[in-house]
Amino acid sequence: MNDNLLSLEEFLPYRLNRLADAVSRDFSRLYRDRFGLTRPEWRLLATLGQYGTMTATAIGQHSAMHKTKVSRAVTALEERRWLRRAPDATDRRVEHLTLTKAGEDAYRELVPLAREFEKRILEQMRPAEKSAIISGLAALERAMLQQRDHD
Amino acid sequence: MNDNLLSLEEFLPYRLNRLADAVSRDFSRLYRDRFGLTRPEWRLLATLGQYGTMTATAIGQHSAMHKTKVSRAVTALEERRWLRRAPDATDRRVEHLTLTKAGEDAYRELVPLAREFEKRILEQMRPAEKSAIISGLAALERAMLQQRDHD
DNA sequence: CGGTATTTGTTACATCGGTAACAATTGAAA
DNA sequence: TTTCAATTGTTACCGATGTAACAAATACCG
Repeated sequence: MNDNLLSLEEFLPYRLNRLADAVSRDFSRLYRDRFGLTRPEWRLLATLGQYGTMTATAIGQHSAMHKTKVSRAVTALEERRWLRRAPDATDRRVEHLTLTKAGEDAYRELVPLAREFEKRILEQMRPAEKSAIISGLAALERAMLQQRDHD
Repeated sequence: MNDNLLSLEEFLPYRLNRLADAVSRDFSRLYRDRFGLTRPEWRLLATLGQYGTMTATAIGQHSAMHKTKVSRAVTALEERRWLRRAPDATDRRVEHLTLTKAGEDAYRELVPLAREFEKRILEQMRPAEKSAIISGLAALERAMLQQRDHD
């Protein structure tokens, strides 16, 4: 319509942020109410739950968290006795992080809640809409990666 | 695959957040480098630029910002002389916010940058992928609204 | 080797953000 | 009216977060 104005409702960064905020806010209630976890702590738990053992740097790269967030989340989960640090055999800067039994228990309790949360949202959508959002996000993820590369 | 594990790469809240973070971080460089604006301040500017005059509450609802964020952004833009407050004729709690000339100038300078930013991302995608993300986000927005309603 | 650069992770500092409390005003109910 | 509830917007407080500086260890390069 008007070239002088920007329609926020159609502007991709705005739409993405609004949605991510809303979804994240709803979802965070699950792990916050049940365990008092913060979002970085939940991400750390979910990443270690899925992958077993990882280093802090690897977790940061994989889950797109700043290293200070990772560091603080590691400290927090360690104090809960939900993860333990193991030294690397050859590189003494590195620590390999693994969930303890208690951490795995919490993870196992949260996974079905996460699944159900996602299911409740997707249930509101028709099959074609579901495919659209799933493949659309994948395409956008690729686009953002290419964007970065050619800088 | 494994029912005991959650695949973060396919988990909707996680994908949304990762993407929104990446997009928002790149985009924020535009208004941060040029004007030193924060994200709430940019949103306030963009909302008033598009809609003309609004109250703080209306801005918060429309742009999904907490009222304290709006309040602080209003103070910041007012100190820059980018917006002015006008009293309501009948309700003395309410203030109508409008961009000043300087605020409109900044808005007009930022709109093309925002458009170009979005264009650069969408250029990396094929037409079918663009439609997928655009309609997929719309469907997800609807789904989230319905979600809220039946709580 | 020796010296510099890079990597890994932590922490001090400043800023940002939400919760809750608040003052001022308006609405609603009796 | 009078009183209590709800709305609008601001602010104090505290927790969360990124930047930058840092120590320790390792990699690289002459």
